[in-house]
Amino acid sequence: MKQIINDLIAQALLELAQASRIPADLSINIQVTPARDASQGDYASNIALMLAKPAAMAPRALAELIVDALPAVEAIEKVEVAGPGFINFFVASSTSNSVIRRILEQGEDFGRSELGQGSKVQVEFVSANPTGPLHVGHGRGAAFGATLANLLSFVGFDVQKEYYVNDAGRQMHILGTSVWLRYLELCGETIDFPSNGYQGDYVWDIAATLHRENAGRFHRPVAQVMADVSADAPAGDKEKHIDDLIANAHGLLGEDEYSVVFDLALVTLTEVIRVDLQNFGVEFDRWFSERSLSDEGLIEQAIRRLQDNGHVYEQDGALWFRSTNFGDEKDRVVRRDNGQTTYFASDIAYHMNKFDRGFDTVINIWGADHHGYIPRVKASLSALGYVADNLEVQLVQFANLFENGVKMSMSTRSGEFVTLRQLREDVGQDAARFFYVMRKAEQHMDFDLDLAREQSNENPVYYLQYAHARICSVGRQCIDRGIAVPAADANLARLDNSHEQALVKQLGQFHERVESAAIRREPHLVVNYLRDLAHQFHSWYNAHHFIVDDSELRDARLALASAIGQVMRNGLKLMGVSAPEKM
RNA sequence: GCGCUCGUAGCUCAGAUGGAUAGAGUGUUGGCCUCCGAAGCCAAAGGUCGUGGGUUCGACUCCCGCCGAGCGCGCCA
Repeated sequence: MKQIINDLIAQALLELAQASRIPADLSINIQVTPARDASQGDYASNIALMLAKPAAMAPRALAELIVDALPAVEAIEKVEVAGPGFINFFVASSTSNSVIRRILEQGEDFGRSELGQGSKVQVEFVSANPTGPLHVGHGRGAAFGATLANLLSFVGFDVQKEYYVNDAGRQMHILGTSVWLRYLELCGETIDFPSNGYQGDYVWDIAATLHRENAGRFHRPVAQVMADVSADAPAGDKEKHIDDLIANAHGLLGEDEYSVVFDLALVTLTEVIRVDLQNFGVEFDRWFSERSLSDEGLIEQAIRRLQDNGHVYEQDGALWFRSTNFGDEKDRVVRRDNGQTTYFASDIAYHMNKFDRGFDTVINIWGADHHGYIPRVKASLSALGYVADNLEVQLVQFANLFENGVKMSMSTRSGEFVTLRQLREDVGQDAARFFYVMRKAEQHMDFDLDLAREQSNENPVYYLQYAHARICSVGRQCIDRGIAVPAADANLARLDNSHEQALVKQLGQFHERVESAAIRREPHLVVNYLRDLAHQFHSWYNAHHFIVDDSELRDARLALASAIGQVMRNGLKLMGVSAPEKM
């Protein structure tokens, strides 16, 4: 419809230019937007306002001129000039009503489009270190990423969802050593647990498994474990302390035995995370191991490519990537003076690998604390010869968690955090998923746990679900009264009150809204849309009865109600929220 | 100090490429079920869109300064 109006205006302008009523050399960018108010019709264009100055004419006069030159079309009932010079288009109701038929015919496919044309997109998200269960801070990225992936897929992109498992870093060694120390305690040793170790209960659980299945196989005397270990905080350096412990773990156990402990921790927690996400309605197509990068020589390959391209130099015994040549604020080390490659080197290899896998667009969803990391990753892609703009980083702000009015800590290290699982059990799957995508990702967000728990009935998600349940209830009423389920052949011309016209208009904008949400990477646009739709429905419901004696009117209203229910289902599904038939 | 993301109603937040009278939810106040589900509807009240400039026919939106918040500035991951 928008395109039709666009073309009409273009034709009118062309005609006016040929008739020399307006200058012929105007640069024209026609904008047609859905009108905000019914009195302003269905669509509006500001073209006259934009062209007034270059055409040296009064906006309203120009608007009148354009309106007079507009070709008549059946779909457009009326055109008006309003306000400072807007042109408002009133779509013929028979044309807008037809969306109801399309919805009923297409069902769950209504809203799909071919916008993406099968373009390959990878969405990488969550990717939390497997050093503990997911907490509520991870939930936002999980919900956002999953919804964005759904949206992209819905509008025709070929989407792959990936989780990058950081299974190679120091954090994982701290975890492995934490498990081992707890295991030693289970063996009867008395240990001053390192302040920088992982203190959560799940570490005990893994240690218990280790002890149950292996008895004293990894037992070493505490005197050896603590040998040559520097002091812990507060007297000493907690980082140095834990690193010494890790070194002793390697030395005392030997690499093979150490890796048994390490791998148990890794596998257990990765599985915990996978199950948590699955229960949260988030599934990944691939779990990509950081370790596999070095195992397959990709890190060396990436560094070599940077070297070959002349973007690497040596200094102070380390190997540096000259990222400043590509807009980064300083150069970055890729190989330390001790010969080990850095986490950044892994990331270079990882992103190289992503594009080598043929993705047209790669979307990383990162916590806002990683924003400083973006320039160097993009720099590395440019240096390797890729188009850095094909990597998009969507930052997701933290959700501050409040309980009893107090901001809560969310430290995985200290073990003090609310897990995603607890949140889901507290407020329910739907409310949790909905809450996370309600707000724009870049918006800082406060999450009041008390409110979510105690007043969950007032969560906006129920507002949408209730609209759906009500529609289903009407359907049940029809069955009870022996009224046939409304067919798409109802006389939709009977939908003539203002509520109905507003609803039809809203339904007609679903496609556009979904596409816009996908392209802009803003799932909350769909949330807003559904909330508006639900409001319009509830309003209508209160003002008019559907099951009336006039069967023609009744069928028309039932058709509209079914269509609303269908769109509500489709929209909620994108967000991973259920559309219950009863509540 | 530099950089990123922000600042909209008492509170939590929307305001799609700059448009017409800045909107929801929640909270407050007052109405609406002999009739399809009151987890709903209708109405009232509530705003200097952080602040000061600039661009524009037009700015919550774009540009600059300032104030304030969160985060980031390792041969950590």
